[in-house]
Amino acid sequence: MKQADSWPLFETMKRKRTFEEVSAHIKSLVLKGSLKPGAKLPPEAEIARQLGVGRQTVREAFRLLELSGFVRIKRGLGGGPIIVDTVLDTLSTALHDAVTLQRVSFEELTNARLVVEKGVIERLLQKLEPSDTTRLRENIVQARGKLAMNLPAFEENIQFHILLASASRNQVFVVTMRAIMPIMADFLSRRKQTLSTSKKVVDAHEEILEAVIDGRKEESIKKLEEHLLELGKGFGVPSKRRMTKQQG
Amino acid sequence: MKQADSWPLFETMKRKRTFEEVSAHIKSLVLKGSLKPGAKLPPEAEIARQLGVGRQTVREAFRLLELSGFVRIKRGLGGGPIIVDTVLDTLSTALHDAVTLQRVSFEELTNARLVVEKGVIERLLQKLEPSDTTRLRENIVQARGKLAMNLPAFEENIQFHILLASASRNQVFVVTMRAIMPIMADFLSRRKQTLSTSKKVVDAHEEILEAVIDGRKEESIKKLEEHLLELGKGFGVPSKRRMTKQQG
DNA sequence: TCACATTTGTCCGTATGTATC
DNA sequence: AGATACATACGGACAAATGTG
Repeated sequence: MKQADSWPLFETMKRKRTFEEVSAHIKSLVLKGSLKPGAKLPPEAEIARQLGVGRQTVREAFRLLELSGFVRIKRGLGGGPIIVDTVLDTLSTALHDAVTLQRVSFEELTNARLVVEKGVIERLLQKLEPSDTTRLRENIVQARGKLAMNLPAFEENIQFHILLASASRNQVFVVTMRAIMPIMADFLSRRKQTLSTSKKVVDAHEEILEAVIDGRKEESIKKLEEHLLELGKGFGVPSKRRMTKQQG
Repeated sequence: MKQADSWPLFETMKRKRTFEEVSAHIKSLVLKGSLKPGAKLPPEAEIARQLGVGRQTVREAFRLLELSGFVRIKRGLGGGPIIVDTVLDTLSTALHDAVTLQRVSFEELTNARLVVEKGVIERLLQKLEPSDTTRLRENIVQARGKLAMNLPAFEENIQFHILLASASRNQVFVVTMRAIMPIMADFLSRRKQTLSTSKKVVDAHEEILEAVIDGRKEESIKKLEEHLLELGKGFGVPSKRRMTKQQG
């Protein structure tokens, strides 16, 4: 595959690098369904032998497959490459990178969140399943538990919004929120977090959740807007301007 | 970095692989803005020397950076790693993979688009700038030009929605749409495209645009919904169910 | 607890392909 | 066309991690 096979007919074709071909080959097997999550691949050395390439080439191919979310590498005895499906995580980090690179402002982030989460809530009003209700209420309980121990419920409060998106059963929303929330958290972590602000957030979450469960549409959306605008205070997010009018 | 530095204090911490650390290091420089697109990095060997790691390690790090859209490798004399920004392509292929693996359906994609584009339009009603109006109208003109030559206006019709998002001045929307639209295009290209369908799309775009320019909110959103549902026909997107009710 | 086998992680040396001057 | 500088790919070696007896 290195010095051999100079194929005169297609000399003009951009010759893909060997590791890319190896990666594409395995990726196609996964996309085709021949390799399903849980499947165990032979060790690097064996794959290299079978494909007639060097071990380094196989390793670089696996770097691509790992980052794409198709493969996980386990070290040690009984280890090796395992087919997984973490493409949605890949998608989240890619979006995270894209948003970070564009240097979006907190205001843009808040506006985007508002649009997405309003969309999420509108769907939840029609089809919020009991299991989701349970998960969301558990989140509130855990948050209150932390507060009772005088600890801020930072992670729980982030997780609440991701759980909300998950309940919509739309992976695009889930991925978007999973990409956006860490950036929001990064912004928010720069100002002092008191227990009382953390408590206010949990209270707001609970109000939103109960309004959604009861199907009170206007109230749930109003609470959501108030909540996000409250968070935006001090970050240049206008709190007075009506950001989105519900009725024209 | 290999046999040295056994750091007894934090022995339990999951030690990241060296190539991951190298990748994360360079990535952070890009995200921080220290390295901007166009910047040329030293050759592999030099980087390896400077960081005190092997060349293969640097190579594997660059595989990650390449796939993430931060770096491009140029071969030959005067080549080497160059900082680029193709993160959005990465994002699109990741989304494409997710769709192919059926982790995201066309219906989810359409619903997400609807939510985002409705949010975009609501903002445009308040602050659509003349330059954006010009750009969008030019898009329509170009599309009609192609149709007049009996050519489908495929690219223009995709571009319309991205221009719409750009006009919102919210990078999160732009990034999202630029990730979604290539996938939509891929779906739609699988069914036969006639000139008349292409013309219908341009007509719909023009109607939406003029409604937005005139500030006719209900009409612009209604037209958008109709347009997207029309596109979704034959892909499992329900066209009768009210996907989002505007008033409760 | 202690070897031991397996597999990835990392390094080095070398040769070849490739683009530029 | 030849020289140069770089990535690409190979092979071999050892370290580190991980599971097993």
